[in-house]
Amino acid sequence: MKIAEVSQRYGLSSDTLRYYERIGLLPPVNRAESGIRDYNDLDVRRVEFIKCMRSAGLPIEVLTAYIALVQRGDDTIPARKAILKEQRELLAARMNEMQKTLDVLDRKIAIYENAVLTREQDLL
Amino acid sequence: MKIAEVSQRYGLSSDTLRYYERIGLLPPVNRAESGIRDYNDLDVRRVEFIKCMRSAGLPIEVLTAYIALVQRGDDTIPARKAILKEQRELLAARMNEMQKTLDVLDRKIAIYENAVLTREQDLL
DNA sequence: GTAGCACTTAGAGTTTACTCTAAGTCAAGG
DNA sequence: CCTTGACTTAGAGTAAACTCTAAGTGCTAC
Repeated sequence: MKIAEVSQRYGLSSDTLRYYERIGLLPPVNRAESGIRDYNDLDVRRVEFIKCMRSAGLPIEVLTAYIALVQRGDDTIPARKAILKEQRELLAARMNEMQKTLDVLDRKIAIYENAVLTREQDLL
Repeated sequence: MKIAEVSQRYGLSSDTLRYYERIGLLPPVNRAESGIRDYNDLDVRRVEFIKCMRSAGLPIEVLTAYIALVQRGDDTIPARKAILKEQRELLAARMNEMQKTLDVLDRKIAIYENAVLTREQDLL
């Protein structure tokens, strides 16, 4: 699977995919003999995981550390679990903040709906 | 109310408060005769609004445009409503993404809980 | 076999949102 | 009065995550 296909499938630019690999977030991707990237199943699953985590705002640094632990084997399972648990709590906290903001927005929009109605009545 | 108090009350640094004012996100704040900022009630309410919206990731550019519209009077109510509605939808979409990621994290954590248990049993 | 498009790298540039620095002014306590 | 700590400005610097550029290589279609 070439980079353009992975790019399209996960909505990450080819530049971004190469960038992730260059900085060590995505471990070295499989290559064809010519040197062109040919993402295998494991590569693609990693991209999918990264895409998912990044879309929720988890920092590249944390994900890099996590994936490095996965590569180091089963001894690192407690450390990995700790990372995921921490990130899970941070994410839940961010969502909580966002829910409050969503509520504020909904209240303000409702007020504007009324204001617009009032204005419309004024204009008639 | 001086800048340090506003800073503490809303968890924004004094630098950030001055920055918001400098770039035109926060309209010019009330000043004491000496030139020192003395946030009045309206200033503080604006800070609270900005803090709330920023904490959910709404871009400064959008908030600046919105607050400028508020300053321009009631004629801008439909435009303001449109901004808030759009941002509300974008925020809801981000939260949706995050919920999916949260679910993935929870599944992975559950798997690790089992793995850790298994390892513990292995070690006994 | 050559045009043209996708691929490669290294490295520079961009965006967003701060955050810090330097040099100076103000206000309260001793 | 003078020190000390909070305040002021303009402008430079930083962090995170891309995104673009240039120069070159590989694959496919005519």
